[in-house]
Amino acid sequence: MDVSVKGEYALRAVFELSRHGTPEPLKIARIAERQKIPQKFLELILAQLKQGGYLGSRRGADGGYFLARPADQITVGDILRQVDGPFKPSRRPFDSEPQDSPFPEMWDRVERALSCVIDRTTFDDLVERWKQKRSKRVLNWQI
Amino acid sequence: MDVSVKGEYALRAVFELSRHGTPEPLKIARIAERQKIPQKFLELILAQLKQGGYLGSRRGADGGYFLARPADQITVGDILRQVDGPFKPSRRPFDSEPQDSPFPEMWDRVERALSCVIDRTTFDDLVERWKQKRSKRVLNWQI
DNA sequence: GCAATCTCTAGTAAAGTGGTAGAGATTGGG
DNA sequence: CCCAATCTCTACCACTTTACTAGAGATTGC
Repeated sequence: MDVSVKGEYALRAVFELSRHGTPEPLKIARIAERQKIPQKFLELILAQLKQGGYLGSRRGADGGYFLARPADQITVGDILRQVDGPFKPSRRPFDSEPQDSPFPEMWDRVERALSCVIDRTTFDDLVERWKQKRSKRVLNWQI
Repeated sequence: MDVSVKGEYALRAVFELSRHGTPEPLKIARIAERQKIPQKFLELILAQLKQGGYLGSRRGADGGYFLARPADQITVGDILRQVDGPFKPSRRPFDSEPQDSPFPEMWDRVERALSCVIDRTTFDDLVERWKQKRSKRVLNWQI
């Protein structure tokens, strides 16, 4: 019941691309460096995200990755499901479980509660919150 | 981001004990049979739940396991955390993550959303819901 | 053409998952 | 007091997943 390191890397990479803002591609090496992610591992993750339609890329000199759609149309849930597979709190209905089990209903509640957060948080939201936090810090620092 | 089979087994076992109701111990073999759980695996799980203070046991003929406290004082979250370890959506703060990351806050939201379900659902609730579902089914069946 | 970049296929060590095996400790009943 | 039924404890194991690493190949910009 946790998120894989791969999932976190994916989130951080997409956040980095969202923060970047411009349609200019960002190099894998740059993302890896800024987010402290092993580069060769990140390559696989980014390819998978491109495969899912969330990112685009360009090869060659001045190549790199970029968002395939606006940051307010990519959610945390999208990315997590793309790299870690569909979120399934239980193989439901559990094959060997008696038909009148109280668990499927509970797993539905869990899934809905989770969805309320991860499927409604876009990378645009994350960048906004990050900007606010940073500006507050700078403010305090100047006083 | 899913629940282990072990976690589900643990939930089903505690549900079985809660449904049983009486302070009479229930044998491992009986729980295994009724919930279709491999017996030797279940033994380990029950020992772990006893270790956590959720169950008690008695050896010998007429031995078995029983709830160590009332079913309305054991939550789904208790059991899941006991067998699957503490729920950690992220090693927070991520060591190599820049200090002003937007993720810790989001993981907090996730954790709170999840907690609203699993830490507020007691096994008494589950038994109640199960009884209601069953009575409805019987009603339909008689019409 | 050449250097910088993404892309594709493989491999791999370590940990986690989902069990199984078997001997030992306790208890209740006769 | 002995025996059978039960929990308990330690060990083992096959398989999968995780978190990477390696290296050659395909594109692109200059």
